[in-house]
Amino acid sequence: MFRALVVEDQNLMRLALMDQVRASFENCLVIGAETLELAIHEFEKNDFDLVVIDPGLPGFDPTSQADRVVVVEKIIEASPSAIHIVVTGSDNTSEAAIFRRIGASGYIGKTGFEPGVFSDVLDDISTKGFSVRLSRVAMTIPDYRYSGLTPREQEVIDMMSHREPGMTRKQIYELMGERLSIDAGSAEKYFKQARAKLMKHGHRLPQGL
Amino acid sequence: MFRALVVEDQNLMRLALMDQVRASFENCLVIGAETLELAIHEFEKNDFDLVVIDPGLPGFDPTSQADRVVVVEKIIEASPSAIHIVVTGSDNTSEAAIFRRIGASGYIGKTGFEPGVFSDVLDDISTKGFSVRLSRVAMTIPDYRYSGLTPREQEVIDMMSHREPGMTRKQIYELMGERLSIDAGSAEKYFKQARAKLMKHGHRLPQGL
DNA sequence: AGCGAAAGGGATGATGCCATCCCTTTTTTC
DNA sequence: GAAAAAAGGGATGGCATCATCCCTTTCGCT
Repeated sequence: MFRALVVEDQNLMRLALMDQVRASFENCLVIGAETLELAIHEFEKNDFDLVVIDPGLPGFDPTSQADRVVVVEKIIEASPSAIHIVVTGSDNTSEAAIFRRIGASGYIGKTGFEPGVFSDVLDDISTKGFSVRLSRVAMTIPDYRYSGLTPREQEVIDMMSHREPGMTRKQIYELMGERLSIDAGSAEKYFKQARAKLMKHGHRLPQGL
Repeated sequence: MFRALVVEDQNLMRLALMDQVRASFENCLVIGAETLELAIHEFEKNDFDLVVIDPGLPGFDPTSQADRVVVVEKIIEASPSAIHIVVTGSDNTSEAAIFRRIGASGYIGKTGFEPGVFSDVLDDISTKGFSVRLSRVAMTIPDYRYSGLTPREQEVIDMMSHREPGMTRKQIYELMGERLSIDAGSAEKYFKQARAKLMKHGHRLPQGL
């Protein structure tokens, strides 16, 4: 079984990252640690295949480059056999280079870290050895979460929201079908159902949805 | 239907916050915006009951107190009828006071923002008018996410992980039953099933789990 | 020895979601 | 105007989860 450890102090972000990792592997166990101490303690008990690190941890100065390097160094030293990916809110190319030099395999900015990029980063790492995804702001349409939607309906709404302009809906449905391993017709059905639910409750949807 | 808007630039965090809001209301629509522009645009189209704001947005300096205040001010002005809650990674009491003065109803630090505190904060606001939750580091046991667990099983594992020391398991089961509105025996069953799955895959669990 | 707590497993019906197939009507596009 | 795309709805079986009830065994404590 695949084992991963996520080291991040913000609870919601840690859980979100853990879910991202979990969604990227068939059979896996993901453990989350809030502090460096807790992470080191986990390394003493178990080996891990993958470690995700946010260098801004309690007890360290997140604005100090030296502190950030120390955090990542300590974790890499304590888990030499694992793949290490750094995830940070304040990302830049020079820091990416620094972490690469000390042994990290990936560097991802939190802004622009969309669900699903994790698999892409892992692919990059396995082929090229290193992967960088810097932050970018590229949102043209808001996100939607409606309590009346089923998980599947949420998924297709999300995919349609983030679609590239110039694609016909039919093409999107095909794409959804591929990604979810279902029939394109079913994807179409889910989307129409979902949108109908959203509109029923008096919300004016943006064009494109 | 209850309407909420979450303004936060980090994708995963925004989606996590949106899920927190969605989980706090029976029938609700939650919209997420990455930038101030997108948020303002949403205000022009719809009214909202609740707005969640991270003041560190693209185009502003997250370390500048003035910039942070401007962001929150603009949003409050654009949605005067809504309840406003500020969520930030770099939280402190003085900033909480500043945002309170300009009309925010809540102030939450990201570190220590556990799933479920949202409802508590909303309760505080409706009774006392204002609520502050500053960051704190209090994790003694790691988080667990295993791909083989059902959602229910995950929930009970999480609750057991965060239990107060000195409580008997039976009491925890009662508590789980209350929170999930199920029988305590069922909660016990779910937990034992979940733990069995975790241990089957060779992972040594920490004491207390 | 007795008792409660905990571990461990098996069987059950109800329910909601998944995925598919079917159909009609309206709008868009060439 | 014809054809394709899109909107909209209805019915279906299969299946995983939910929630409950049942049972036995082990351990720790008094």
